[in-house]
Amino acid sequence: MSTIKEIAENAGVSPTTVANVLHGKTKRVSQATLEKVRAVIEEKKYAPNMGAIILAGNNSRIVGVIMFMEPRWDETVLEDPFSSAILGAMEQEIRSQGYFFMLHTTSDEDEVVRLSKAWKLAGLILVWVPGNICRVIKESIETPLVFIDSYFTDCEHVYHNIGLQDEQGGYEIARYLVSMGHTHIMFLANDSSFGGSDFARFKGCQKAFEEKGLPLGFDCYVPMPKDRQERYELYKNIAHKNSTHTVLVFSADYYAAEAVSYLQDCGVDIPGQISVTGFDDNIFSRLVRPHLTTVNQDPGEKGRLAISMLMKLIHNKPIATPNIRLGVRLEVRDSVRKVN
Amino acid sequence: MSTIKEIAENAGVSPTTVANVLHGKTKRVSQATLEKVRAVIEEKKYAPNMGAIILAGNNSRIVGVIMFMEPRWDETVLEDPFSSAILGAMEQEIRSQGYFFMLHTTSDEDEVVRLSKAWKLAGLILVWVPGNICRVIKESIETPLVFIDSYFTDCEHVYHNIGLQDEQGGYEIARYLVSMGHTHIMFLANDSSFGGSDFARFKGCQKAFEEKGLPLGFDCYVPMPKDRQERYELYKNIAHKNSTHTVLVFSADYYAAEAVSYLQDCGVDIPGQISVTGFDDNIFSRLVRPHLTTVNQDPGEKGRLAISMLMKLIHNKPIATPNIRLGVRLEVRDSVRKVN
DNA sequence: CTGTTAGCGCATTCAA
DNA sequence: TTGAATGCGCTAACAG
Repeated sequence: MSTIKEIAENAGVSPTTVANVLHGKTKRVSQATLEKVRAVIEEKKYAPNMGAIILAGNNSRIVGVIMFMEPRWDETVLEDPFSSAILGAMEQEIRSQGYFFMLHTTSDEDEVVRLSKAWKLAGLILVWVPGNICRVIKESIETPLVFIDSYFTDCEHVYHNIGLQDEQGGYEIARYLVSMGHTHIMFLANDSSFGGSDFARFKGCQKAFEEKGLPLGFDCYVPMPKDRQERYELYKNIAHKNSTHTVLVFSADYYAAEAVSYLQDCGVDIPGQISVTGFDDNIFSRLVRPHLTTVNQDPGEKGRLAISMLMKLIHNKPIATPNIRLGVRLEVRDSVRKVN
Repeated sequence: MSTIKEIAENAGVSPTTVANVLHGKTKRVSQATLEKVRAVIEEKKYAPNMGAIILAGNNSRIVGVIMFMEPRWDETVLEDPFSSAILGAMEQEIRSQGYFFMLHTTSDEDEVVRLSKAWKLAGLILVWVPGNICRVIKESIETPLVFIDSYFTDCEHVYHNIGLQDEQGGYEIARYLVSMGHTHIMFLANDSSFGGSDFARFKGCQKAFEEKGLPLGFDCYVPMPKDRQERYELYKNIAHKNSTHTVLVFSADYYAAEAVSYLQDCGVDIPGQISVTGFDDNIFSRLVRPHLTTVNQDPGEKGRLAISMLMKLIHNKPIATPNIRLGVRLEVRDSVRKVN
């Protein structure tokens, strides 16, 4: 609607002067004109045309947030408070720094590249990127890039990433389980995550078991179906089957809570018949009873750190640690029984 | 990077021809050049500069999604799966129609207007807008506008809105409670919502009570604190105080589940000592035990309908019902006890 | 301190 | 069927 030119005419000055006021270069403007121009800007409710800004300056002040997920996800992915907390925190940070938040989900690296070019993105946050794709993206674009919870197949230190001590988390859970007498576990996690967070957590479990001379093979790693009904089937089979495992180790409180609730509805006693652990320490772990033994992490902090690092990248400020792994904390509650 | 001009040079044609190919106006281009141009576009990984498109055409293909919330919200607002489901559904719809998704939270109507102007938004989805602000926004901008879960103080039919039969939901819950012998309830909901969804639900309760000759005053309407610890205090006071109400009616499963879990930790028997009801019928209602008696709604459907309506508005297609109120369904489970 | 100007990449209109 | 020209609103460099 109202343009710099119009504001200039209304204020009786040149467009450049208006631009100077807009950009806070007040040294170059006399006090009188400054006030007059500001008044007109306010009165006309001037809002810059971002299209023109992009075209002229090659920068959009848009931060793209791209969440990698399979094409056939049901809505549970975003229903997990983990996603919500990260998104909420990032939206707040991005906005408070005067940037804009563009959200996108995909599983296609080309789409990332196109998005970045088309919008001249100021920065890009990439969540849950499969290891083999990270390199492609990084090499295809020059946009500042911060990954969240991504694992890399090549040299880690070229990437900026906010992650978690996933392996340590798995290790602590498993060490605790062993100390409670458990020797056979079933690890339930996302399928496509070999190489991702869930796999690191599994490796942590392996480490703890190996330290005690116990074996833990990949056959214990059970991928979770995306469909809820299918998960219910799985839970039922797992609990009813006369198998050797005494505990279900979930890679998310969401699924752990779902399983606990469903199994209880089926008459299964938890932890009497079978123990359960979660991961995240979010509201779900405190909602079910018994309360879940789980691993604490702070997803909001992840989001804030990611934006903070991205802003440093955008403004060419030095970054002490390019690959941060936030700490974890075992939270012992009531969902694990002592055996033997 | 690569521009139409560059593509044209590489293909040995004029920029106009490239533009025609890009816009699918294939009638105006010979088969041979069409293929050649397409090949170059593919090879150079051409992506249009959206800044230029905005500047030239005054439209950005961005759909803005603005969630109204108090400045001092803690992260629970987005942690509620209700928000996540709506957002997830909208992101999917917007993307699949070739549009872009810009997310923003605010409580300031001026920000909405500025955002719309600055980005030449193709459309705007506004969630939870206070009644008095709707009119201001509608009159300040020409952008196609669809509200979600908003209530209007003036004539409803000028707005496009996807809502819920909130009053009916409250009515059904209350009628059920009365049938179970309850005569004194406490209604716990968001504070600032007088005039909003939660208030409509309360009015539904009032209606059901009045039909039975029972009074239900505003003193039963208890606003929920934003801070979790404060909510805990509230729950404790409510349950321990020797008061007359026999049931806590929550306007969200999230809070109902939180209360059930917390009160149980305090040794309160539910529904033995006090009954509880929720609203939403989401995962929380099935996670706690007893399972919550609640009112079912489908937030994903809300999101999809909102985008669908917005697209009709954008493309000037006729809209049968500008103000849709999705249906509700009472879901009786185990959190309400029969009294007397 | 203030004004002028070129050019960013695209859509669109008109001309060939 | 294709080419050339204009202008969208802003930035940045330069001129006064």
